[in-house]
Amino acid sequence: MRVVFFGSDDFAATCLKELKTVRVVGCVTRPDSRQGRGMKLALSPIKNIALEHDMVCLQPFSLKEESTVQQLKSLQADIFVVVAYGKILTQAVLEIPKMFCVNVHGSLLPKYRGAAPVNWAILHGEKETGVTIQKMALALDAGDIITQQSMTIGPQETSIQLRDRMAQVGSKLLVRTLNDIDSGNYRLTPQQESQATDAPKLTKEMGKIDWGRPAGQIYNQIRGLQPWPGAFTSYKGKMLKILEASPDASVGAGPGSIVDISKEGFIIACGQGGLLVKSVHLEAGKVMSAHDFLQGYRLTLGEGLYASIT
RNA sequence: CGCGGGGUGGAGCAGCCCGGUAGCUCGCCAGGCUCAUAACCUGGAGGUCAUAGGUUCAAAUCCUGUCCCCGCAA
Repeated sequence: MRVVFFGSDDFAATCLKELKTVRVVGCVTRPDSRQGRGMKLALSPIKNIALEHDMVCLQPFSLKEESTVQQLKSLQADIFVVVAYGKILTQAVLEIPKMFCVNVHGSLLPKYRGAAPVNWAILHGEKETGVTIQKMALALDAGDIITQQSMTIGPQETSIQLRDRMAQVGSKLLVRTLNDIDSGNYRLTPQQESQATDAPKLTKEMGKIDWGRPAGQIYNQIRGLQPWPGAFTSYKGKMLKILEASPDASVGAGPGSIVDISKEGFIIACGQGGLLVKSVHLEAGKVMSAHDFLQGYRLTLGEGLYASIT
């Protein structure tokens, strides 16, 4: 079975590496772009793997162009595997492989369709999620389900950790599923449209902490928005990201103000309960424990932190 | 050459603009007190102020090059 792999990030890279026993005849990933500090040229992890293995690697700017479609056709794939590629496949592309296109998605579809399923699951305080392998349809993440595996979300787990675990689980599921498809041993289950929910792309704005919300929700925001955009507030005009915290049933003072300081960190009042901040990252500074932060930036009880960064 | 912040005893910061004996909080060591509150009090060890040059009577502080770290933006 000839497979062409579409993907662009680490999650995809984990999957591609796992496909050792599968015949991958080419990769498709996002174009190299200038990004990061100093606008350096960044290759996607998939391209790096392709280079190592001397594999065909296409990096089309658009899948709509006829030349791209022709190139993809020339690979004569039986199946396209798409994992966190970053572009939506057109109907013309979906029809290229002899069989069909499969996609590894980080949620139990039809829940959390879209770009950021892992983050949204944590933001909503879900205790369970999973990985779905679907036969791709034109509508985003609305294809028939081939296999699915559920996973529990740890109460303190962050989106980075969950995503990492999911890559492990998902990549293995992918290999098994591809083998099953190859031997014709699979079934397609249509999604229940009525159960569908969306997990759209994250925005910077979502990271801004509104201290008026309940501590539990802010806690989910901190766990679910990693590594980007992170949950942040403002301290002396600078952005202060809160990396680690835990909800605390402390009495509510004015939301956003410091109600307690201890060796563990400092507690900020929320709309309901408080949040014990354990680890922070001040703009331009390094990640540090709340304790270290308190040494250099002496917070005082009653002082307020507000998300006034725009 | 995308924009910007930063590298000061083990940790986090101040000092730099207006050059002239390196300061604060924590930690550590010794001792005291004995504690609701980041416990408190006394004493102590510990720093090539990232690095290479330059200016100067004198540089953490001014100038130039280099290395490293971080945020934004994408």
